[in-house]
Amino acid sequence: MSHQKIKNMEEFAAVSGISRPTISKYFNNPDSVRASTRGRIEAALKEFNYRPNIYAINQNRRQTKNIGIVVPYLADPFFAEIARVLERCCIDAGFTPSLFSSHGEQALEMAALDILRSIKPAGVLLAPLGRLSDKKHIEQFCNDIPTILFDSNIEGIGAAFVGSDNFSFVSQTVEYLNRNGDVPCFFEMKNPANPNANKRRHAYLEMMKRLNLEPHVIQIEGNGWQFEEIGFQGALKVLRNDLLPTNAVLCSNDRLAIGFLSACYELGISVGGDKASDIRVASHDDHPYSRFTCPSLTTAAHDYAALADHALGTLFELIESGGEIGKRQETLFAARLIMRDSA
Amino acid sequence: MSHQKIKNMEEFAAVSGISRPTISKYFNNPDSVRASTRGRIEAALKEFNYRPNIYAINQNRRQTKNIGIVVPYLADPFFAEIARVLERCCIDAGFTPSLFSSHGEQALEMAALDILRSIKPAGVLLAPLGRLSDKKHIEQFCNDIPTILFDSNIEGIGAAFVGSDNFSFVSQTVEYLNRNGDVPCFFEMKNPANPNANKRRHAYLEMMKRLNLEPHVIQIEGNGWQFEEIGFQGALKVLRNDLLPTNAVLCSNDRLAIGFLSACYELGISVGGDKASDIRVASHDDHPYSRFTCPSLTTAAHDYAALADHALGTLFELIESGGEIGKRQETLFAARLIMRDSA
DNA sequence: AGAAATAATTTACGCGCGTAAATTTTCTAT
DNA sequence: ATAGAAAATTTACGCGCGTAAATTATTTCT
Repeated sequence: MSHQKIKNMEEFAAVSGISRPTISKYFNNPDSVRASTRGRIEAALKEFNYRPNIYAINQNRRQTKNIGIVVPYLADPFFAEIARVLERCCIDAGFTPSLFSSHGEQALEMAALDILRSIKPAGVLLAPLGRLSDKKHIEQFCNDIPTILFDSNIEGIGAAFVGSDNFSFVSQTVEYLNRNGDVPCFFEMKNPANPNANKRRHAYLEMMKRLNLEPHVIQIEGNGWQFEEIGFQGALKVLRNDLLPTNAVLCSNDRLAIGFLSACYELGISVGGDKASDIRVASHDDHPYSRFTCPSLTTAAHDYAALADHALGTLFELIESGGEIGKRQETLFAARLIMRDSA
Repeated sequence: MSHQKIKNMEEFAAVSGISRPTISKYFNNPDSVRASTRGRIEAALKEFNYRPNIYAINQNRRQTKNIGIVVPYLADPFFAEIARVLERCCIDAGFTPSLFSSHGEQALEMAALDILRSIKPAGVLLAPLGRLSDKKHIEQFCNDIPTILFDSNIEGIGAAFVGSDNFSFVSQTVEYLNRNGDVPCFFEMKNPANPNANKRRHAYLEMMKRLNLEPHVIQIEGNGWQFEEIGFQGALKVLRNDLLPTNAVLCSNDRLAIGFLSACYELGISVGGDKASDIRVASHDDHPYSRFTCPSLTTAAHDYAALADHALGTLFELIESGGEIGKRQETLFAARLIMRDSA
């Protein structure tokens, strides 16, 4: 293979014996040319290993085949996992995903959007930082580029939102904890970055009301995305000062719970669903490590695949319809309770 | 701002009252034009918010300002963290990083390199999969595009290698474990994907020889990148069958150790550096979660910043020298021992 | 076989910018 | 003020491809 170096489509057309416009047509959509010519092109392709210049393509096409994916914090395995699934779906659909992480910083989120603008993506999947996001900036972006928000909603911004049904998450864990022992109290950050946190608190309060139980919300200090550390320090304080109102703790998310469990271990407090244990702990997200905490963590799991599927499906619709999709839809996915040893 | 929409550099030149070639010169390097004209351009830039078309730029420039970053598994927080640091360094240096994860699969690593080829990056930082990599494919890539390998070395491929000094890692943990208690045995995967694993085993054997101690290597089954699960299952088997030759375990990496500790917890085996505990466990990498294991994990830490700095520094040299940098250098960074509760 | 439908070719232009050469303007130093 | 250097302008071409219109070749159907 590769006798000589093919510089451009012109040369490739020459060596393959087919006209350039037809070659161009082939690369846009292989099925748009007759099977026999497709065969000849592909034979030549094997022999000469030519690839069209992506910059020339994108300069001239109305639409690129790029899809932007932005997550707030890639070092969080939850987002790493969802990014992984999204990337694969994009590739399978013939698009080229570009992955960005805001790394928990507003400036970087804006920078990611600016870079995305410059590559003129066909569409964007954006999981905003949340409280730290510059909403005006994001809105501006969404006005110009077909964008779907996921994980973290911003009212009215983006063509659609795909996320999790926080009430489904919390109701299941609350119900489970309540059924098997003491009334759960809710453990969370005082100033959560992510709006899901607020929704989960509300869901907890609502559930406790429905069950006719007294709610207890424990709010700990801390900023940023080092949730394990924040949960750890917060738990130390709470446990040392005996501030736990009940023997069942429902953490807002698994990363806080990881810190919480670590603090329990350090203080010699036994955690578990059995009668012998001091307290029970449960949480939400089914973080990839929640299976390996000590004890393993009872939690509510996301359906990564369903979320990714629906988000990308909606985005493709949006792209194909030219950016108009009608009313902004919000789709929420239910949780699946994962019972492990911590509660 | 933004009176009208500026379509291209021509129009922007018109509204700013400066010729197009000068505008072009400015965007290539703002310092290459006189201060007074720079001021006028930037004033117009504020008013009209024009950005040159990146595809047209990259089609015509000899070099793009893109830098590719490829890691083997982004859901591993170690790689997520190093990617974060590398991305920031790229941006600070005026380059645009493109992040790819091979997700543990050869096909995806090759796909990432193919996409990178198409965006004609000025340089690439590649952490290969290791054993699973298609070395020929990577070598071919490195021949065409200035590439620096990091984390995982492939002999003779790439313009340079930047990684960790595995002997520094292992010697410190072995020495520490040996000093404070029983002789350490080495816990690892039988068929590790990453070449560092082999280097660590050799370092362990070498250290034991130097200390005149009998080495014990425990090799567990398992494939892929689910190291925690592999470590967990392997540890269960080893512990249940009482196959542990000594009371000190040195895990090849933190993710295996996380699984190991989880298994110990499940089996009621106490882990810790104190006399009362059953066994001691240490490991390598200072994984972001190693601080929150139960007990917290004694480990050897990477110097992320130094590694990233040096890797990018070398890449920039390589780029500036036009792809020639002389002899292939391998730079290894030493570890820092982090003493915690597990040993 | 011949007419209609389909596909490929020829020709030509445009996309937005880099860049080179020749020329004119502006700055710097004496 | 004036020569020389430095910077900006004018002009022009090329990058590699998308794409449209008109033409020619090939396939499909009766």
